[in-house]
Amino acid sequence: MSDAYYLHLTDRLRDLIQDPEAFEDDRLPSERVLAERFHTTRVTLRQALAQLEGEGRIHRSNRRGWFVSPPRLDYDPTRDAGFNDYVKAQGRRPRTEVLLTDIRPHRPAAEALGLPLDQPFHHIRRRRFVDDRAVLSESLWVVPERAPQLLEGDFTHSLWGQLRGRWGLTLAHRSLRLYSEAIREQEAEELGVAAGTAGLCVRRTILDEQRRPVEYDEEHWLHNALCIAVELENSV
Amino acid sequence: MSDAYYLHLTDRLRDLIQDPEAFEDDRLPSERVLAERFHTTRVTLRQALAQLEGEGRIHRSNRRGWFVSPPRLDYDPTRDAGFNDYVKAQGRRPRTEVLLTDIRPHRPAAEALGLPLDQPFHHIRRRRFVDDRAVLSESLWVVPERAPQLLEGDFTHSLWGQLRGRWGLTLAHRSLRLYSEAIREQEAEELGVAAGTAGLCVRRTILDEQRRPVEYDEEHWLHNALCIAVELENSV
DNA sequence: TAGTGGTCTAGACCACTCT
DNA sequence: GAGTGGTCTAGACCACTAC
Repeated sequence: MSDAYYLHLTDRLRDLIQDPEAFEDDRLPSERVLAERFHTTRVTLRQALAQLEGEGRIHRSNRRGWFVSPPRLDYDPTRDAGFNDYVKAQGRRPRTEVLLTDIRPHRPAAEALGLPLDQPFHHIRRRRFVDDRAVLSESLWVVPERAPQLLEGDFTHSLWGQLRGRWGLTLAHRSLRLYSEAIREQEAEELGVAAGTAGLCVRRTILDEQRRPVEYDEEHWLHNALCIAVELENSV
Repeated sequence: MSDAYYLHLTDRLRDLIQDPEAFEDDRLPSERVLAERFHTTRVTLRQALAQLEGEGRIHRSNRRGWFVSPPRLDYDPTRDAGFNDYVKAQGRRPRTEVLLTDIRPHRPAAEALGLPLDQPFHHIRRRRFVDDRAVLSESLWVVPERAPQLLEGDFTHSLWGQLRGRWGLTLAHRSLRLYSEAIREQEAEELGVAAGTAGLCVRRTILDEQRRPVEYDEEHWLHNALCIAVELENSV
């Protein structure tokens, strides 16, 4: 159908990328070098790079350059395997940074959990890395009554694990919403990418066995960093 | 942080779009007209449009123009509500076109279902519309032993419903994989968009109660057409 | 300070859609 | 045939990173 030169370029770059020995550090040569090598302009070359970025094969770190993307991480948002656990289980290196903890109301959380809009929450914001690449920025809002003294804990590990272990909560009713998005300024900065980069947003609302509101969270992932994988038994 | 002109343009266009009376047909003025109106070039203007496209606010129909995108469709891939049903339930108008039915082996289906690579499947390919916009291209591969004479049926309606109703199958074990992608040539053509457009791919593998392979399918959605919404009870 | 990607200009021609 | 988006050229300057 289309024989645009940038699509041809895309194919050739894709081949290049698939050779694991092609570049050091998984870093691509600069746009100017590539443009010259392929006898075209930076604009056209960048169209090809953008295409590969959409395919999830390469990504950029703001103004540092283009890099070959590692395989996607498998992630099951319906389970609480704990980020550190499932990243390690896939042979990757996890890291978590807690950016902020405080207590404050949050309208979307209140709405999702069916609480008054001025309801204060325990709020935790963190950034998570796979092999030293920041791939996820997330915020969690926990109903204080369900987990008093929560904020005195350590949040570099699984929150759900703590809710179960320290407060005996069962996270019985889970509602998930998941959609593609353009990453906003704040999250983009935290992830070291340009605002508007393609992302995947996962929002969860959790109630316990008595349908009491427990937690609401929002995850912003780099779109090419993950593959959502869910296993379900019975009940259609 | 950034005060690029195209981001300012993005803001102004976003405002314009949010006025439901701004354009007829939800169609934006042409790129040349907009570029002139905002005293810039088409290149810069297109950056702003691409931004809004990433946000899911507008979309293009190949060479026809830019359009304001309708709200996303809520979709639960773990259930078989039937496309027609859940689209109607959200006040939208569904339509399904069957593009192809045949019998043939398919390697990804065979691998996912744990069958020999030369295993033939009943194959159905269809395209689905919401309010006359093609939003989904999908292929389904069904194990013939589970549903003989399947291909004599009508596929403009729910396949899972038929598997349950006509063959008494329970779709007990469902494995889902879900990731962002760039839409490939064939699907792009079927959806009337440019190859490389952002998409969301949903792949499902279904076994029955005795863990016998039943079905494998692949859905390619326009990324801004849907919001995955899943409700889960118990068992973490 | 050199090099990178990010942004932008002012054009051009082409393939396709619409009527 | 007129108008649309799709592709492309050949430059330029800027903000930021890495050294």
